[in-house]
Amino acid sequence: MDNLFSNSELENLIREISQGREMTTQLQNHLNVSSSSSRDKCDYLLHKILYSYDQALSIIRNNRRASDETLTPSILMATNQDSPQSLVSDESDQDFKDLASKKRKAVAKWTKKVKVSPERGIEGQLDDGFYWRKYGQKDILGAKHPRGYYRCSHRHAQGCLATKQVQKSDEDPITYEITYRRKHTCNTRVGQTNVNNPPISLPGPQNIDPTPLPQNSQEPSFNIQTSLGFVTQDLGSHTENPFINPEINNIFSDCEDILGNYSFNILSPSTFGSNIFPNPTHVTNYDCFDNLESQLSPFVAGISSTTTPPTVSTHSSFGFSEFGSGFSFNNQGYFW
DNA sequence: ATTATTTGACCTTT
DNA sequence: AAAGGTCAAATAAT
Repeated sequence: MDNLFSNSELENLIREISQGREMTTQLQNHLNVSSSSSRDKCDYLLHKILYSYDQALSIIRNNRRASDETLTPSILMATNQDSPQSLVSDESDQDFKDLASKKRKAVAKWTKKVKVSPERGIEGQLDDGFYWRKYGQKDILGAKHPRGYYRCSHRHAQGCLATKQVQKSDEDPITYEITYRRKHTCNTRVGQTNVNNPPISLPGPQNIDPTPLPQNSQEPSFNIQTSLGFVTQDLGSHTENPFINPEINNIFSDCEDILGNYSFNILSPSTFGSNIFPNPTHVTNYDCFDNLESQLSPFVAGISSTTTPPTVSTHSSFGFSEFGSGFSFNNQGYFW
């Protein structure tokens, strides 16, 4: 398993993020003694910041353990603190067997856990910036809560095959496990450029257990929580995708989902940003994409040779303007 | 009227 | 065979 980072680099990375997290905690404690009208907002942001740090650390730790067992105890201690909403890889051996045997069509799959604060409205916190349409719900054996099935609302309009499953955690009623399959090939994403996106209604009252609560929030652009994604597997064969540009687009979209938001919005650019993300070749080498790497490399090579690398600003989505030209965010088209 | 969700049936995978 | 995943008609929401 090739790492983009050396052991020492990884340790430094972990140390930096840990320090950032610690300082954020201190800030939080400091804010506890003062009171202002923006207190709630600060708490909210801090919650998300800490959450993002936890996810980043979890990703790196996971990586590190998978590729190298020489992690020093001190680093583990420093990063293994309470992370109740830590991301957990749900890689299954079966999935790898499938990949090896080619019995089943390989489909990209990755899971993230979202911990919500009920008082803030869970739908907003579960928002991942995409439009989803529910197409099913199933009781799952051994699970307390049903699993909701969603597909991209632009399935027909744009041929986007992305789907996700949302399931309330058995143990923790405010944690939701969201499993994504396939990349979005649509270019419509909530809150990227249009703050007037119409909200999509939430599941109706018939939904006794409100497990799946996807859709929009009022704060879609500050979507730190989407950074908590962790690639647990990607068996995707991208070759059947009829969309060329969107395919590349989604590579960056995924990168953004997994790392982009925290690296741009949270981590100091002087510390991390410029070293980690702006160069797309780094993205493909990042260990979160272990299973993607071979498939993404050709595309990235194409990008490097034929287009200008995406310019990344602090809040912009990754290279969206590069591939989404001509699409109007004001025109949603029809959903299906 | 149109669009989204619910839910049992049906299909696929294990 | 059974569990997971999707379809689609019925229903609800707007």
